[in-house]
Amino acid sequence: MTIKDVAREAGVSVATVSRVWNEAAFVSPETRQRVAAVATRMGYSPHGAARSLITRTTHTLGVLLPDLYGEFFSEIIRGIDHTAQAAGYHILVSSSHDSKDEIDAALRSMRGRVDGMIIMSPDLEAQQTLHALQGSFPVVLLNGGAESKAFDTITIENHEGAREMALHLVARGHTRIAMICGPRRNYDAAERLRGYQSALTESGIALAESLVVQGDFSELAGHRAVKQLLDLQHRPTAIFAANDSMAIGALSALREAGLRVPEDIAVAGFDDIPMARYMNPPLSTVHVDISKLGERAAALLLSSLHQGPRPREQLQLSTTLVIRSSCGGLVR
Amino acid sequence: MTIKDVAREAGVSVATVSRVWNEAAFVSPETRQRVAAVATRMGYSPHGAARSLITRTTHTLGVLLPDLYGEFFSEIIRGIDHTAQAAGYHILVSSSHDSKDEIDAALRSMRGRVDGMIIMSPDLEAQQTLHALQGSFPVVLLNGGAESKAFDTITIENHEGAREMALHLVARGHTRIAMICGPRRNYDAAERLRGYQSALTESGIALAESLVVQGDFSELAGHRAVKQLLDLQHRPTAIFAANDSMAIGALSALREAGLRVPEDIAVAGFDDIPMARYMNPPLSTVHVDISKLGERAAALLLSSLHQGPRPREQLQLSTTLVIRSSCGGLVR
DNA sequence: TCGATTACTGAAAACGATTACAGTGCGTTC
DNA sequence: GAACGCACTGTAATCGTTTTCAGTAATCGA
Repeated sequence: MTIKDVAREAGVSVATVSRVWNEAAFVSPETRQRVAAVATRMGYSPHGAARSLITRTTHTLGVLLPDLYGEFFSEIIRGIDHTAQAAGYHILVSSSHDSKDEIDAALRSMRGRVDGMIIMSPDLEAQQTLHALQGSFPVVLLNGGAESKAFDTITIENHEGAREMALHLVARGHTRIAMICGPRRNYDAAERLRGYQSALTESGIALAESLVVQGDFSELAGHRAVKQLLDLQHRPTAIFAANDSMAIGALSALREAGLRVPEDIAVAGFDDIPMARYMNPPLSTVHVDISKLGERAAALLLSSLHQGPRPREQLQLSTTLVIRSSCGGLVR
Repeated sequence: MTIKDVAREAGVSVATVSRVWNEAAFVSPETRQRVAAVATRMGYSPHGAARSLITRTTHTLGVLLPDLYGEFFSEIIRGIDHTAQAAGYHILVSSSHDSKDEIDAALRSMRGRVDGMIIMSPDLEAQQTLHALQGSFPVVLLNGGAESKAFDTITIENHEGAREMALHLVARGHTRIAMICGPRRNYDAAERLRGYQSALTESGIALAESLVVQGDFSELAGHRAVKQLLDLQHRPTAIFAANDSMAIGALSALREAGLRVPEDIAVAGFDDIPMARYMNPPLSTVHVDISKLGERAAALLLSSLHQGPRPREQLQLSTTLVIRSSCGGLVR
């Protein structure tokens, strides 16, 4: 079922069928109608590959994601897909790429299948790989630590958000504040840790290494981290997790240990995933509009696809403190 | 940067480059090595569209999803992507399609871009649309209510799982068991409701209409439903939500109302999303291996892609009861 | 030594669309 | 009435691959 079949059946040339299909000018109303009818009757739809070979456009956005969990992942995709769909684009997703090599391979295999790419690669090492494809075709970097002005980038105000939350905990009187941080070599994680450290330092609180526990953004990691923290001689009075999933894991571990939140120990997270407000107690966290992050990325990519070359943009998505009860509520 | 450039640079014909790239037979070691070196140096990678035009295969699976939320969505995609990637396939995702027309449009625009499709369309109305594309190309239906043996299908044991959970609640002595059900016209939701009804009926408990509240699978819906249930003259002593998100919303509403779970009222969910175990109290639920659902779907599609025509398969993914403390624990 | 076989390589024909260019009638204008 | 422009339609080139087929050396067996 190709354009030729339709042309033969309708008694016209393939050029005319193509013109009818693409609603190009200069086709007589009668011809147009007849061809359209035949095409519909035969259930014709053009072959995507053939089309993109000649038009040099695929109407598809490539999306490269790391090994993300839970609602962060789904919200990001939702945002991207929503914006892409509205513009008549598809999204080609490839997830769970963490290492440099995997990203490399995925990038290569997407050539000729997408018009541009949204790449989220918080892994600091992978930055070099990206550097190599500079300018070769449209790319938007999502939360890539890259200072590189060579790309359009969107990042979260990680440092500022984490700093504010830590300052809030300090304002509530906490001085022994633990941090469950994210994976090593992860840009977001590093920035959030830095924000926490800034806040403590500027509040005149000494940084204690024992209070910083390594995590990997999963609930389980939060759960484990708490066990480790509770073994300390001087237990912390507040725990700040680098994302909500770990904060939720932390809450459950504290409950198991018979501690009350926030009376015995305060807890805060980061991201404000939809589920955070439904926790017991409702989780205080740093709000990030995750789906907007995806929307913005898609919009940015689409705009550079349509407008051609233009100065690179570096967007920062702001965060807001969401104080619920897991950290004891507002400062009086 | 096309195959021609590489050919010229290496001093061979395009045919030879193609043969080297695809590791076809009959290329002398020296030529092979020289061409490979040139290709790598030039950073060549074949143009996907051109390739799929001639090979008539895209190495891409289409994935059509409804407006799914949270972890269910991400786990399904994870499962599909994982399996697809392992087989060298990409996935073209399009989500948030609920109405018949949207599905129609999405299907059309994906033709010629994918080798086959995984379609999740729990909306009962959309079934007709699907019926139309019977046999036209490989499709796997995910949780589509379709009895149609015309497709490969994978479904969850919704009825059985819901029935078991309801029976468990009965066994714990509950007789006023409320159900927060899913969207009307949603296949999974309907089956889970049916399972709940079966359990009550076979236990000799009369069905009360006031105890069945409409939801839409979101936390907010669960939250609202509980408010409605608490306004009843005879409050239920147990609440069974058709998915975990609503159960979590229910938990938070109950807490706000000052009720203890499970002492005052028992709560159960369905799906066992990763977060369920970390709730306070940990959520009793019906376990579904969501990512396996995705994996199986992808595997099924890949197999019909490779093996050619074969009898349709109808898989059912079994569920298991996961009793945590939100419903009061195990039956003594 | 000669034909046959083998191992490799290249020329060219697909694949299915879009589109520049070249007609072909037909009505208008001077 | 010839020249021209206009509206429409068809021919053919093109995109970047794969793959068939044919061609060319080198090797082998007789």
